[in-house]
Amino acid sequence: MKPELILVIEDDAAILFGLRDNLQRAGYEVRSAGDGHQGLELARTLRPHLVLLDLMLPGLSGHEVCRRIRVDGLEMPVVMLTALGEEAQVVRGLNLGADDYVTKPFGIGELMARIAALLRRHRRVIPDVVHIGSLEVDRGARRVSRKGAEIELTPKEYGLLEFFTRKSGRALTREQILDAVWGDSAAVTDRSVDRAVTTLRSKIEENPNRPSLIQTVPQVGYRFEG
Amino acid sequence: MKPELILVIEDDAAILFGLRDNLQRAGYEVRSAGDGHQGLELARTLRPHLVLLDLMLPGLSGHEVCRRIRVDGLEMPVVMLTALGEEAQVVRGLNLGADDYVTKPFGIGELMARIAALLRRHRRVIPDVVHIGSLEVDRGARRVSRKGAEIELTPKEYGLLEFFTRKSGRALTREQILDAVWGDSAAVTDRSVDRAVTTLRSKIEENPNRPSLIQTVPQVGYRFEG
DNA sequence: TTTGAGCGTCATCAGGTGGTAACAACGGAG
DNA sequence: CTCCGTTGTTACCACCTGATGACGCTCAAA
Repeated sequence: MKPELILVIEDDAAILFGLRDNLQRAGYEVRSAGDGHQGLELARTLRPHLVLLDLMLPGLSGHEVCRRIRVDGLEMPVVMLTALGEEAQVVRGLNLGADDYVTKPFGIGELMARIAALLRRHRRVIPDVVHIGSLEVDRGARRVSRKGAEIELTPKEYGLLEFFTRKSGRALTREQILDAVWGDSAAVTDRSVDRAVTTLRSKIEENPNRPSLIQTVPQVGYRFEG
Repeated sequence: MKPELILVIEDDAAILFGLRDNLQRAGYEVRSAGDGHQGLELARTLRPHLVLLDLMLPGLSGHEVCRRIRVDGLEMPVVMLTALGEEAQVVRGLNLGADDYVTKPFGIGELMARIAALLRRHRRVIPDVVHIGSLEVDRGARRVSRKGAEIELTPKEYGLLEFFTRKSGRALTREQILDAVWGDSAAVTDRSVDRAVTTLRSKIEENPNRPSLIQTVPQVGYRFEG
């Protein structure tokens, strides 16, 4: 069997070395990055089976890396490494799509057990192309079409639609949507979500006046019908 | 807020008390057992959404409880509570089907975060849908239907129904209902509860004149029959 | 520098929501 | 049987929410 590839994004060289050593000893293939930007880039190009992600990073924060990984439609498990006392951060990270976290200093045995468990659990396959009615969303190609005709979406529109496809069938609050699609950078009103939904509807709904794909959930937010 | 049921299997009364307190404060419903046999029995009958399981138990060991839960085909997440230095046991536990573990003494915040994460992840697979007679309430999608036909509820009506499903079988005062559904913000008469109940009945009762789901409790308030 | 796309904000508007009030129905006490 | 407090029901309408067009800011490309 081909060894599983793990990407470690960690700026502390000592910790990185220890991790690499242990992971390789356990039979994994390891790649690493020392800052957020490089890490995100490698996650995109290497498509590792799992990402070990330090929260405190130069460049992009761990949160931002995690969010962008999900925005890009990458579905591998993400384990966050946090220092003691960063518990509040952890909850946010889990909301952004992280699967687990480990608090430094950690026992290497514990970490290895968690990694093994996540990889085992994750061996279900997630399709790259999603069909909703006559709509086709190709996450790999980042392309949307209906009956063969491509629909041009702006980056934000696509990000929103991609998020919807991942949470399809569930009622989503505007806050959840903002957090996942806009990220922490933006100081943005939740009216912006409304606006983005309107324009997205105008492009992907057969009849934008009576939306069938994106339902409004009054007082809450929206629900995508998968 | 979610009405999820958590089963705690723990023989140390002090720890049990603390867990129960914190879990309830976080909005979970809690049941507990003091030994392995009783715990397994409750897991089978109550079908909780998540099990907190001490490793060292009188009667059946935690490992054995975990194994038998999986043998019975129960799929809820299991979190093991282990003492320091039981790391070797942990790997065994994970192999037996546990989803996570926490080492005592643990930070309560960390434990709560893990629990929340597991429940969230698990909901993806198994939607939390409640059936009451022919009525179906999908809390994730925020949707209500009977025999496949969707029932359109206004936000307030849905909130009221959702609250009822969480407190089903108990008589609720109008004040309790106002508190939970309207929140402290609103300066509202308790006649508003009556009115909301009436409209809700007209939508979800088979025969609104002889309500079977929402019973009036004279001088007190209402009771939802689950 | 110009230009244009993307996107966040604002103002406006339509429609829905839900609180109040007013009255009817009910039921228990005396 | 009558009275009175409680609950059911309906009508009304003030207020809020979400949809949408317009505007302007920013950034990158030409």
